[in-house]
Amino acid sequence: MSVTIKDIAKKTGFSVATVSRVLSNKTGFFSQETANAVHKAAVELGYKKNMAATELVTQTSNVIAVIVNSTKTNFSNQIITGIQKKAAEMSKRVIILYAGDHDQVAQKIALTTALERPILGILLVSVDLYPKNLLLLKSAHIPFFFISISFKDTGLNYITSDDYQIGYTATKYLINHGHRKIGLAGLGIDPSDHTGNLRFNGYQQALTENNIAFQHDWLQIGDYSYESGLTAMKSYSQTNVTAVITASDLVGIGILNQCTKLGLNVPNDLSIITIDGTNLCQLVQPPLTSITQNFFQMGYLGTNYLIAGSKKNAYTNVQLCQRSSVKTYHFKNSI
Amino acid sequence: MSVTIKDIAKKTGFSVATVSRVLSNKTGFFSQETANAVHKAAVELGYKKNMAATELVTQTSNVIAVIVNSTKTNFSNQIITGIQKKAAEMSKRVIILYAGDHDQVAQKIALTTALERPILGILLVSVDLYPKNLLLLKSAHIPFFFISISFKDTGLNYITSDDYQIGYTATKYLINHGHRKIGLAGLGIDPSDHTGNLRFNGYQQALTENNIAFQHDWLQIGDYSYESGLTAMKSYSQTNVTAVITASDLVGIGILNQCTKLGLNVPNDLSIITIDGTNLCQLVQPPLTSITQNFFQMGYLGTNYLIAGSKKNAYTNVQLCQRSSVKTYHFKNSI
DNA sequence: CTGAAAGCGCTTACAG
DNA sequence: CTGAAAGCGCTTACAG
Repeated sequence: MSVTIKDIAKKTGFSVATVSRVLSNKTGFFSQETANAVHKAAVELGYKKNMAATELVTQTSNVIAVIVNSTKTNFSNQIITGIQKKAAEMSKRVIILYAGDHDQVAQKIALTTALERPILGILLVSVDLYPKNLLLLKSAHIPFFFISISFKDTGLNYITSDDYQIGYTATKYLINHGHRKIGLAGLGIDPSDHTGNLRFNGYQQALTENNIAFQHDWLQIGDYSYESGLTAMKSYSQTNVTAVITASDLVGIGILNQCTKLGLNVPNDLSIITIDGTNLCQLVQPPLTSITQNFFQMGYLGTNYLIAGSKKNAYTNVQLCQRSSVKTYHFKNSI
Repeated sequence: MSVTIKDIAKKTGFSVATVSRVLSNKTGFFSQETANAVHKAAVELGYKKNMAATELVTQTSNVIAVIVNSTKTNFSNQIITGIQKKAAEMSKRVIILYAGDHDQVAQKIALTTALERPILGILLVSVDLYPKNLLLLKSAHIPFFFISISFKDTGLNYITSDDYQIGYTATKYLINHGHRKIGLAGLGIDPSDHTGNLRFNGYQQALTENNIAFQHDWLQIGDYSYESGLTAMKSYSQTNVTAVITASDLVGIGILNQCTKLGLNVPNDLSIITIDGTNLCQLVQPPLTSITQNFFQMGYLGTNYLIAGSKKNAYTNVQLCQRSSVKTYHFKNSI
């Protein structure tokens, strides 16, 4: 049907072996003249390599499969950009597979799609595999690396931000601005949510170091979504909280918009510092102060580790970006 | 290395032919008992099919390659969700390739990655191919279909919204709300931007029908980005425009935020109606009234057309979502 | 520098 | 219902 190396061989009079060698650039195995003839014939015939055949015989591949949550994680684009950058530098190809949103079946399909052909490795971008799917992945004996997620299980390698540090830093920042009644909103703290737990621990540590007794209604759990922010704010309006740390930009915006509905002003009535720092922070009014994660770097380095076969966990740096959603709190001003 | 049908054949005592038949479910070619034995052995050995081999021999594939702009088109997720839905229904797989942002090389890499293996077809999501790359695509003799973009060239098949209608409807809506000095911001009108031209034509038609003479400074061209919105608004502040149609949600938000900087209130000082209607519209204050496109449907139907081999162009419906960024304009109130 | 040949893992007429 | 055999498009020792 389509043109193969056989056609080129016929046209040039060389054997398929020779054609194959020049096309895959096995330097030293052919003369310049031969190469010219072959390349000429290739373009004339409109030859396109069939990688399925190559992968079959070499049992290797230069494609990296990236599995991403199709969820509202608006930062995955940045991670993917980082992945593409590194992949391009190493002449690797990348294909992306959507794993649905907390959908076991969709996750399995994505995984299978990746696994049932020869690939270099798999990058999992903030996807928390269901146990069965994790087993499936492990059984394939293909390198894999997690990005923007962490686990207690030390057998799994990942690169992400230091979530404990994030929780701690955000809290400390607010304390330094005079706040002592500080909410934490939109994350989960059950054992499966390692990220949520780490951030919560960092938050509690900062509180403790500053002799602040944590109150239960300061923690409003959620699923990192806009709706979580809306809901959390309804609860906060019943509390004495003067500032809140939000688990994602979307949560932060939920809090912000619910404040508007309640007739509350940010930052005058409530300060917000959000975690992630995507461009959403600058789209809303007031722009949200954030602990900004280096998503590009996560993707870039994660790809590097995958290719290098590194068996380690790594952290990318985080940056505090001051915008306009946090106000210094003066005790005398209140009540 | 990994387990093949040969291993299963050895273990069960059947031939590879028979194993292949039960594994690919060629009903009628084997007894139930045989099937049971083969399946049992398959799971015991941890067999995983090598699709590269299957694709090589069958010369077909069940994977659809989706090429997307890694640009700030925040609606591509919705399109992809629609694609996945239809693909799942038809038991097709989908892989996604990022084509960079107006990057000829990245575009070519994405295209090549798709083309150099057997695939069912290619879906191009709001990617405008460079001429060379379009040639490359055409020369591959693989079905392809464009989504969320349209062309003058009738040889190219696409599904998108009716952009002329969008321009017309948005303008008409504003006129019905008393506006007669109406801006159009953030789109391009050079010949290569077919979408921009269509919207501009619809806009002009509505103006003409209502005896409004278009003024040049009402049109602020741009590239559908947030920055385009910011820039456009700086110009509008020198004009007498009372309402503006924005080419994307991001442009709308740019206009909105620039208004804030200028001390202008939306919608009291300026009304905004935006095109796209993604969730961004509800994140900002005031929420933006929009002409909402049905991106999910575009993906869903586009996939259907690709699979069916339809050689046609199609349009999905558009919906006007009233939120809070448009105010009825009363002439007497002004000045 | 070049070619003949074997083989990657699968599928599918063909013959029984 | 089952098997032997050819073949998909490529690569790569092996021999020259």
